[in-house]
Amino acid sequence: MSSQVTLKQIAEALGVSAMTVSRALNNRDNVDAKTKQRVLEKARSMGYTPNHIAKSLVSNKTYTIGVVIPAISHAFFPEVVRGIEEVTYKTNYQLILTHAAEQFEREKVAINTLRSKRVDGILISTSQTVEDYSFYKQTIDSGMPVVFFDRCIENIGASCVSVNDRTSSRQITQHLIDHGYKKIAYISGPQKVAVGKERLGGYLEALEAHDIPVDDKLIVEGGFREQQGYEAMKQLLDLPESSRPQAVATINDPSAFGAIEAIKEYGLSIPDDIAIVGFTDDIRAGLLECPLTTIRQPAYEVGKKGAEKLIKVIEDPDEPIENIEVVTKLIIRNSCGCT
Amino acid sequence: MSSQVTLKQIAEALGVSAMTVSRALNNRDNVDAKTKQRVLEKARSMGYTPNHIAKSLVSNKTYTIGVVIPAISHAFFPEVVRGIEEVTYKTNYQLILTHAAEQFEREKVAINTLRSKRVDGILISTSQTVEDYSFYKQTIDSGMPVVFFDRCIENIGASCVSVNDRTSSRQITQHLIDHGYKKIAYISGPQKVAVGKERLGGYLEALEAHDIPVDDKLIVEGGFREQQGYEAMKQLLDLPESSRPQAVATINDPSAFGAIEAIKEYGLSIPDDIAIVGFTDDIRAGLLECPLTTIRQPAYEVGKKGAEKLIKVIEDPDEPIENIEVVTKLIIRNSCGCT
DNA sequence: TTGTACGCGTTATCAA
DNA sequence: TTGATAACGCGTACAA
Repeated sequence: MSSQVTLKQIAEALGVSAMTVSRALNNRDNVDAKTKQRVLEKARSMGYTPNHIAKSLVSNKTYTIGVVIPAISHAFFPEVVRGIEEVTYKTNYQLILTHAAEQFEREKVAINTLRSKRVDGILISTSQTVEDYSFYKQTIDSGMPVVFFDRCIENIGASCVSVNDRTSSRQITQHLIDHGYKKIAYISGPQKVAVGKERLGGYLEALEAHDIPVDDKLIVEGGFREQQGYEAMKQLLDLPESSRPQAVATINDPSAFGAIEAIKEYGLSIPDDIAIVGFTDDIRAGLLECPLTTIRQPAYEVGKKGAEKLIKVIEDPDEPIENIEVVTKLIIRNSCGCT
Repeated sequence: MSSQVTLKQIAEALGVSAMTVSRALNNRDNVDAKTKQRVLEKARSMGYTPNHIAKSLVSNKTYTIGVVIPAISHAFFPEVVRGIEEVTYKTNYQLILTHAAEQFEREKVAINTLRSKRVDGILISTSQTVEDYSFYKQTIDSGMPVVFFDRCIENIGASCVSVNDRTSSRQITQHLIDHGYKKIAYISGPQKVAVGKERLGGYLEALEAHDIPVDDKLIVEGGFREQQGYEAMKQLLDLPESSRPQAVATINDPSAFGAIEAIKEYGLSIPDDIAIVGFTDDIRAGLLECPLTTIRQPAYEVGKKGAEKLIKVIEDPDEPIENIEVVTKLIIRNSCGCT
């Protein structure tokens, strides 16, 4: 496209060899001081920009990492990206962002493209529809450094940064139980994704610990998005009055927002008729008419830790595989009716 | 790092030339059907991934665009990025995201790196501290396709996608005037940035149109961030009671959020003691205790239009320079006291 | 101190 | 239909 200046062009303009120009620009010591000066000036006046493509072809190193996220919601992922960006900025890596829109097929395409672009490593948060791990396995086995974050795949030969989902979910359910709720429903995430399974697991553990029988009708598979929370809640509200839940725990805040919409539509009030809690601490959680009790996920921290780990893996092949857990915090507001 | 499979390796394994393998993989018609079949199978079994770096070196094309944003706030920019992503996905471009943290120096480094990586074009929203346009001029003159968005630089030889800042600002100020406010303050953005200047301009135009004298004490330079709105508002509140404003217009919603904090701290109520309006329609705007009247900026649209224009410029050198304006909408809520 | 030859993985071009 | 050669821009290794 734009005719870019090359070492050779500078060399010709100066009547020296390309190598000399290269040495001068890379500040090697085996160049005559005066020659170096002339080269630097000429390079500037000609508007030279080094060609990293050519460098990468030789060095097999791009100083670029790929990031695959399933959604660009308002809440969690931009914050994660900010954390990643902070690290890549400091370490002089660049970041190729891809967005899979929760579709595994898009994710596969994205990962293949990143491989073709020879990124030095990939940070992945899997799309919820993923069914087949062999694709990831191949990618990892090919030698591509990979770190999963938030939505992890364990025991696949790659590190992972997540929050203590199970414990946190148990904790917030426990909080509801402590305040006297017995009929507690759960709007879950997809069970194919680790966080979906873990958080549901935490809910179940809490019930079990208090000998509360599990009622299958009170567990509805929703999803990560508002709309899915809305629909799941409607299912719960359509139950016969006698089996309706007193409280609802949800897979995440957006899902809770949707559920809240549904509750309002049915003319019920929060927390008096139904209590509800989320998981994320979305930026909107505290601003609701009835502020949402939730689990704060340190998104920035997840991004930062993920990027740090990935770069360690890239730069040291002996870096061990780790499951890194970032700790959450229970944020008590009004929606649980416990204040 | 990971030993990647090359055309040559496949060729050797098959006893053909690298060229034949290349042709087969690129689905050229001058390859024997059976040979093609053998190549495709071998490539798959060996786990071949094409090397775009090498391709780019030859073709001088990376199918990658750079995006430079000044902030990863919760509100505006992630939405813009979503719009950009939608376009790049459809057109098979990748997106390198860089974040300048409102610092011109970081922005320069980012742009230079993007140039070195030979991206096909760059989308830029300038950092507020920018003082010297010659750097942009050089970049554009070097032949690099550039499109500015949101925070534009006009008459520099590049297209620009923004909202009708001046008109919108005039409109929302007008709205305050129509409802009887006379002493209207303005918390501005930096005047070095186009949006800062344009929005202040709109405010001034509205006053002038109604023969309301401009009171310099009521115009405070704040900034795009919450903290800066907070501090600017404190200045206004510290004015002698007689000259305190009845209403405040702000450069953007985050700035308004900060100002609202300050108003609360002074024990005043919105909109009864002081009315306030924003600009953005941040996701939080409607959720505030007193929902914020504001201008809705279609962020997704800005990103989409910007990316579309950039790709047009990349693919057709004759694509004309345009200033594209995306239209906003006045969203009336309670904070203006007009309902 | 400076220059030449070569290779990184790919494709365009020309020859067989 | 297939293959050999050169080129993209750069840096390593060696020679002058």
